[in-house]
Amino acid sequence: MAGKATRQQIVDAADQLFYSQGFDHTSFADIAAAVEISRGNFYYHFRTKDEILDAVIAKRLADRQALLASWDERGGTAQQRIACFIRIVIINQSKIMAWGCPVGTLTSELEKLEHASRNRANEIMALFRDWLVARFEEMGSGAAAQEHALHVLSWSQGVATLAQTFKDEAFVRREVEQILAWLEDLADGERSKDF
Amino acid sequence: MAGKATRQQIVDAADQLFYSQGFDHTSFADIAAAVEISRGNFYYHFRTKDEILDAVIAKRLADRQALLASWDERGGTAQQRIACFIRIVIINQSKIMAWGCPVGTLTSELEKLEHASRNRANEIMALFRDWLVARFEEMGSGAAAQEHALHVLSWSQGVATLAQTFKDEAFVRREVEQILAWLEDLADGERSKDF
DNA sequence: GTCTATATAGTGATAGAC
DNA sequence: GTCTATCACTATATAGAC
Repeated sequence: MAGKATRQQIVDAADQLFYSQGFDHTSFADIAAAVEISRGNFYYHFRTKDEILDAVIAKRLADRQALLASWDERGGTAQQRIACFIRIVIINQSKIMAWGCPVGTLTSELEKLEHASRNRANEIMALFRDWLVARFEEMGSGAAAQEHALHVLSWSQGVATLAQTFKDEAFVRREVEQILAWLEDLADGERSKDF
Repeated sequence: MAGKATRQQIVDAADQLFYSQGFDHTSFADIAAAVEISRGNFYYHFRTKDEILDAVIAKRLADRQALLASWDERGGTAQQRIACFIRIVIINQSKIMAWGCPVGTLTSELEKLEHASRNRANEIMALFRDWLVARFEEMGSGAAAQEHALHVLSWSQGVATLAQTFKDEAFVRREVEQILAWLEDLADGERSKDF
């Protein structure tokens, strides 16, 4: 097995384990077992646990950037692309019900640990925020774009947390319909400004 | 120092530490240091860490029940009492910005750990939900009471998560104003049904 | 009720053989 | 690049003195 492939396998396994078990609760032994390498070999690829965390954060950031870029490249109105973001909670419903939002739960955990990399993890949330701000500006929200972006992002975190607690599919569906209706009304309002 | 007082001190210290550091990351040594007793003495009061968790969950449940009861006893309309719930995110703003929502972050952590007590922790969230359902029914929301209750609860979790990540006071204030306006509109709507 | 001393298992991390 | 063996440390938990 090539070195790069092993390193990638470690990052992928750690990504999944940090999500499902939490960062602090995941041990080297857990990751090593998932990749099927010895703990000793582990340290050839990463010197510390924090280095793995940084690699996982970098991977998550890159993954989300690629996801957002794919929505932008597919074209469509700003409203349609914001709707793509909203529908993540349905597409990833089963994972969210088991482990919550991968972004929100990591930032929350690292904040509590006062971990040195917590600001780097927060950058993933900031990536979503800034992308949403740009989309709302595109929609014509102007100075309110920041407010609307944070509103949608906050909505997604609330839905994820309650979905994880109560595992209520109907709740998630209703909330998606409601925020999509809100978005529709907002888009209508912005368009009517032009007259 | 009386036994009961020591036990209570342990529960109070564990409550705070589980909130600020997380359950898994808090050790007996941490709690013992906070209460200023030896680790050995610790086991006279609690046999396992899980027993302390159960005591903390019971305390949090009782505290919230008392809080909700105090709002009900103070009187006022259902709308005004729901507004009390909404304003928690402002009253507890500094704690929420540091450590998130004590209820949401605990349920999230215990779900990831697949901890045996996770359903007991979820009962605290269910307590808020059921109280909100009763208040929306009182307001005249009928079958939509459950939906409105989960909407407000979800809102609170989203605001708490984003407040912890971005520490943006203006965001919290705006979200509170918006949901209070939504609640006002809803109350107006329910009242007009009577005619 | 409180303490010290200790058992046992798991943690992150290192050294060195292959 | 991968392994085994090992270290220092911390964790939960117990035993027994006071």
